[in-house]
Amino acid sequence: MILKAIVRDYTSSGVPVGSKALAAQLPMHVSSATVRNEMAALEELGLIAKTHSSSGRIPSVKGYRYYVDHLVQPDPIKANDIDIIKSSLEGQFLKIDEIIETSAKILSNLTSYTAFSLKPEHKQSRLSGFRLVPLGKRQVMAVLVTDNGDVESQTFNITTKITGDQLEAVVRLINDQLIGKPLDEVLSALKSDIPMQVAHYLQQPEGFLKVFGDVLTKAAQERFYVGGRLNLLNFSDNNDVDELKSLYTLMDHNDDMADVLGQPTDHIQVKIGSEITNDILKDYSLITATYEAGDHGKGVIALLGPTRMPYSRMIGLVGAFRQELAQRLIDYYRYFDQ
Amino acid sequence: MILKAIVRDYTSSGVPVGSKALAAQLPMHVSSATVRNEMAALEELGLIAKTHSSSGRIPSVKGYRYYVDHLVQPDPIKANDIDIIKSSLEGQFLKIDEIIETSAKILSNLTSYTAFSLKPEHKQSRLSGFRLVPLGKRQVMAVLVTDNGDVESQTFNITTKITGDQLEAVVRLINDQLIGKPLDEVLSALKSDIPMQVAHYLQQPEGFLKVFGDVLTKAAQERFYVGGRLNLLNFSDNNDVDELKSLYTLMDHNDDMADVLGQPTDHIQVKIGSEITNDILKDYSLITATYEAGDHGKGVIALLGPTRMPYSRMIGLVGAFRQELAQRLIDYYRYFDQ
DNA sequence: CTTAGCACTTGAGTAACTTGAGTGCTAAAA
DNA sequence: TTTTAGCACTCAAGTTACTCAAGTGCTAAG
Repeated sequence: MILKAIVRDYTSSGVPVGSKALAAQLPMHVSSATVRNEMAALEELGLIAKTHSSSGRIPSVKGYRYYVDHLVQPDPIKANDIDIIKSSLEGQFLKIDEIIETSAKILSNLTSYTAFSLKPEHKQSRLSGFRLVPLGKRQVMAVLVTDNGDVESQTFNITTKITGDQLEAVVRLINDQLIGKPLDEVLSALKSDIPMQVAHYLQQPEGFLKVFGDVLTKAAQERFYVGGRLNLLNFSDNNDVDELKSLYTLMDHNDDMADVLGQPTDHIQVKIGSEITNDILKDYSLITATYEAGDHGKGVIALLGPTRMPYSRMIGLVGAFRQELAQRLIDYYRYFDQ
Repeated sequence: MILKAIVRDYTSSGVPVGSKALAAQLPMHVSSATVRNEMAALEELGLIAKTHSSSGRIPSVKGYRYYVDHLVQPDPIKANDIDIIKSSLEGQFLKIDEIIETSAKILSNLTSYTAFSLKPEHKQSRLSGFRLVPLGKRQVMAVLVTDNGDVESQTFNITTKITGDQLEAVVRLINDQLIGKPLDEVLSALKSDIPMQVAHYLQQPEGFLKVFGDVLTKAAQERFYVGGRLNLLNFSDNNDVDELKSLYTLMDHNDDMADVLGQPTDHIQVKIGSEITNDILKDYSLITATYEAGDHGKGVIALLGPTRMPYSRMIGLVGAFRQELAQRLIDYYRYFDQ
């Protein structure tokens, strides 16, 4: 009970909690001396710590851990919040990416923290189509489609030396040989035998190969969205500019961030401080949750905040959000899959 | 001479400059008392100011203005810097946007400030083509091309109720009526008579109209790139989180930023502190320069830094950069226009 | 096992003092 | 008339000393 009260108090006030205030707040009547004795025991166990020899106590990482694992009760979500979620997710989205991107935004707005969202994926993407769309005299758009429905495109200019026939031959070559293959195989093919074959049709295949490589890399990347980047400024000790820079840089590296978020699990996962694999985040906490989009696989939403975040509220919020999002996606797929 | 020395000193050290240090540094031999007399005169003119009654002097906005208008000599660019610029611009860019985007990055890296770049534009964009490219069973990509060569695209899902014929009819409708019109006219047509006409072909035209509106808006927007956003953390008094937030928000509003940058002029323009129209930037300085890309119009590059930036170095740098960029673009167009 | 009492610790805030860089002004020197 | 030495004065910034309140641990009594 005392640990729970300390966590609750400290996460809401940010000030170390002392025995007297704590005693006044506990449901039964005890004196501050009693509380002090118990606190000494909790400290012995490594669950709480002092900031200096005569200060009140704050939870340690281990203390938060115990709290999250055994004591926390997710707050029921506020009616107001659920309204915001529902109405933000409601609009007419024509792309699933918009829903996912919006999710990160809502979550960061509701919490004033930074939120991440990953779209559902049920298997490794495979190439399902590649085309070159002529746009004007010398402009061409390369479009790549995966079997997950992801689309990547890029425009580029061509020199006059390439004819439409040549382009079509190249497209056919790619599609004949590579459709249905996982993107990483396509990528390695691009580095081995494809260049030689393309060279049959194009005198200077470098430009085309670069574009193809670019869209391929973009499509193969973990794609996720970040909402409320700027909220980092609220809860980070904003004195350390270098730390902020590394944080922002980290968020721009999709693959590193995907590592941080880790494998999707079924329950809501809380990683606290040094438990996070990436050192840059050692003073933060991360709440990740999986959402299921029917048989379209699992996606991930996550919340990054200070170690001393109000876990009960946040866990309740993420839990509710995940359900709303899952429901919304099932509706979406029902509409477009029918 | 004294004003010049004050500006030079203060911009490099950040500390108000006193009479003694100044006297030691001037080319002729004068005592500190003489310098003090002159400084009192400069203060009378409003060119310099004290931070407190017994402090050294710092330039006022008016002082910087005079310095920039009459005294500054652009530093010759360092051989090393010019190498960096040349090599960064060299690579094989297949899209002009990449060159422009890279420009902002180089400029911010070289200066540790925040840089902006606007692509060259010689007239208002007009619609030169619109298409719908079917990608899979229910996925369609909308592509819009302007006569400036800008391309905007967006994928969306359709319900089964729309046939290929219908889509083609809609595309023909758009192209027949709107090609060659300036984008703002297209946009207003989209809000007036287009919906009714599209309704002839589609039962539920809302989805399509939204997508068309979206790509149109994106294409009509001033497009510019920002490099070194994070550098703001270096030179802003990073204590004020709210100020930083407004700055970042401003940079995400293309139209507001376009206002700030102002109309392209022929020379390098320096706006200091309160001279900048936008209040959020009243403690910063902005160096803007136009570059010419042959007969493809003029573009703008800009540099945002603290009021106390080393103007001579920055002006020299921006000047050199603008020339390199212009040259690079002329080469680019020569290659693809031929 | 709980609690009152008490000596002790510490960060945070405040006031007093010192230091040094700088100023303006005056009167003498150039 | 301009320059300079000299000097009293100002102020920010740093240091030291002191107070205060919140908190602790420990002991002995309930």
